[in-house]
Amino acid sequence: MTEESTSRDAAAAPPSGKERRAGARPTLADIAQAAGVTRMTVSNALNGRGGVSDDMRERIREIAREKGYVTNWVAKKLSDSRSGSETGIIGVIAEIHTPFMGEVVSAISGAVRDQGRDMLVYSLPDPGKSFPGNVLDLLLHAVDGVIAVIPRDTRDFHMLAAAGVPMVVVDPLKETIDMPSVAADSYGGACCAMRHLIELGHRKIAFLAGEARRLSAQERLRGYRDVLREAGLAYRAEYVVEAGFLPEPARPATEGLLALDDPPTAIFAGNDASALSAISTIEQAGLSVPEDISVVGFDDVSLASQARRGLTTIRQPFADIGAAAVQLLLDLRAGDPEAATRHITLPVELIRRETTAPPRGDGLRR
Amino acid sequence: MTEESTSRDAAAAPPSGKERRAGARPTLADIAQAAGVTRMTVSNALNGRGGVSDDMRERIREIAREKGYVTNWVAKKLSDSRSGSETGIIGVIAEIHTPFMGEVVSAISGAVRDQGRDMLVYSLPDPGKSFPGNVLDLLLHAVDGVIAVIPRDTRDFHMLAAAGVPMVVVDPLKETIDMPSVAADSYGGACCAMRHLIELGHRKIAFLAGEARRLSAQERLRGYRDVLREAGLAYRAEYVVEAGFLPEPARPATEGLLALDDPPTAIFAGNDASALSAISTIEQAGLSVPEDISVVGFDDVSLASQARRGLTTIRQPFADIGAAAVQLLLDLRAGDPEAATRHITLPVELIRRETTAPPRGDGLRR
DNA sequence: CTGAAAGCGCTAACAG
DNA sequence: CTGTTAGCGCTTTCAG
Repeated sequence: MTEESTSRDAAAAPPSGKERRAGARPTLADIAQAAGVTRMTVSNALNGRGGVSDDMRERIREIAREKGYVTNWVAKKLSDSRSGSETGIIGVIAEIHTPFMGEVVSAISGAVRDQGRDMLVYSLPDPGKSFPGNVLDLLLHAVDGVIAVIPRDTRDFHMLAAAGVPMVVVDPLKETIDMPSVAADSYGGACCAMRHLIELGHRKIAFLAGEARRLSAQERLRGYRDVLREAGLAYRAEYVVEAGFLPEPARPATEGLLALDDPPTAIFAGNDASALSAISTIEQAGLSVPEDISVVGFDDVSLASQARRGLTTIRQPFADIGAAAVQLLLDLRAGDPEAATRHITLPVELIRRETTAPPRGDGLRR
Repeated sequence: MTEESTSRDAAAAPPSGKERRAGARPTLADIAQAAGVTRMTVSNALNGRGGVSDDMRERIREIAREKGYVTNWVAKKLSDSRSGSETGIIGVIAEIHTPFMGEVVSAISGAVRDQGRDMLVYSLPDPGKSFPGNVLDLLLHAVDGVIAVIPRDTRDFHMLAAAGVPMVVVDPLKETIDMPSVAADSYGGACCAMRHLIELGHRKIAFLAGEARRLSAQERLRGYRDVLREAGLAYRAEYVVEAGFLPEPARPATEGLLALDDPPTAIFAGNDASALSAISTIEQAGLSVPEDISVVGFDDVSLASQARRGLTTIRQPFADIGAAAVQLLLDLRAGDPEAATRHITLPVELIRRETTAPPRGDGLRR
């Protein structure tokens, strides 16, 4: 009897009998049985692997379709682990809700797609908390590599790298200089922004400093100081205030600047978010930009050009950053020995728009 | 000769010998061997499953740590498939780069975390293209369910649902009304915005229509028309222009409105992105908001309050939307029969800020 | 061109 | 408390 039901897959008991528990997805075996062949044949047919006659393949495909078969990704991956094949998916760790990150993630998305891969984004949990284990494990086993955009917790981050996951960092932190990275030329951009302001005639230039952990923030500060010195201008501690690359802290920071006995005639903001916030603060104080105070940002997020007054800023080559990060990751994965210590810096560009002008009443260089 | 090199893995080269190929991650067996116990014991020890003496457990943990053991997520998942346990990971499909989506995704992120789960975001590829197979499969097998925020291609989307993946839609499309969904009360919000304008004395109100596929866009238009009627105002076709919920198309749309023989005194924009763009366009035309023209948005994305002139808008309860979506997904997964047809609509709220005022020279209702 | 055997790394279910 | 036996669903040998 049992024999029969096994050998016999032809006509009988379909309404119930042999079916798997409800909700279970059909497996290779199910459709093989229905087609009257082995699982291997089905596998070969479905994956276009050859060794199957054309009509058989067509027939199998048809059955698979109507049964709603989808290959079990997990099983496939486990099986493939022997031959070490790729999944075609790249993991991205980022905080997607800030404008800068958004631009970077979009760029990576495009680059990944150009390479015929795909990506999954993991948005970090609260600062200080480490990754939940399951996501970490998933990342460890389900993706070909990870691109991290400003990780909060570098511990897990190093852990991933130690476990052998190819990994590249965009806009690195102090703690991640030991990993391959991609970043825009923050120092060069800062110098460029500062020289622009100085050429316009500004002598009193403030700086809205960014998140200190980020190398880019440090580099921009360095550029600020160096150009000041190069122009023979003194560094004034009261002109450098923390704004953490965020709009909220930029507001009181700017107010503090305006309240100074000798307020600046220009502000170089560490990034666009703080620049936009600074402008809004200045205007609320009854002054205008750029007539009373010039402002330069950094990043050129899409918002910068959409603002009522186009923001003069330093453009980050987002598309190039994304492409470089993906390429670096692929090289790394391919075993390129030199890739592991590669740090790519991409050139930036000054975009002059409407928030910078010569300081008030300054016809001539004094 | 060749023979020799083949056979010769025996004694000679063995700085190592028994070790697995370099780069391979240690498995349960490896650490079991090192500890002199069985794989099961290690598994039990590492997963705190009981049945292991305390010092043995400690010893095993130590060995695992130094060997850099991490549990193979894929293998675990495959094994678990029998008992149908959860992964604790929720998939989110969205286009993360628009402000609205960003807010929604952030909100979902928070809600997911409150539930002790985590999420992975898949950002959609180009319109019209279907999901790449591997991501689809991954989603199918690696997550407990999927929350979709405005899918582009609903075909794959339905496919996922058909394959038995619990799924909820945020801000649904016409094509997805058959799936459980969560949305803000667009109709109510639109009515609210319109009444606000009318109470202020406006009689000539234009509408920047949103992306037509989205139910929310249709509902806002319906609210616009209904309130017009309710106030005894005529519907004027030239006052309703397409802006697709995006900043770029909103610009020419607004210019068209300003160029009308009888331009509106107020604009109700389908969302904040188009509202902000409209304001910028109006100001560039030498007019001012709200003195010459009032503008109301919809969404209350964080940008709305940061604008130089705070945007009057309809606030979406993002946090509630995220929480509701996650809860609905969990209910669905838990098998709640009624959840499959649940459509949740959340109340919205008018936020009066600085972009609305009575129309110029309108002291009295004429 | 198709079938049988073995195994990827892990865990549930019973033995000892 | 520890060890053994099976098997998740798929793929890579290697025969037929």
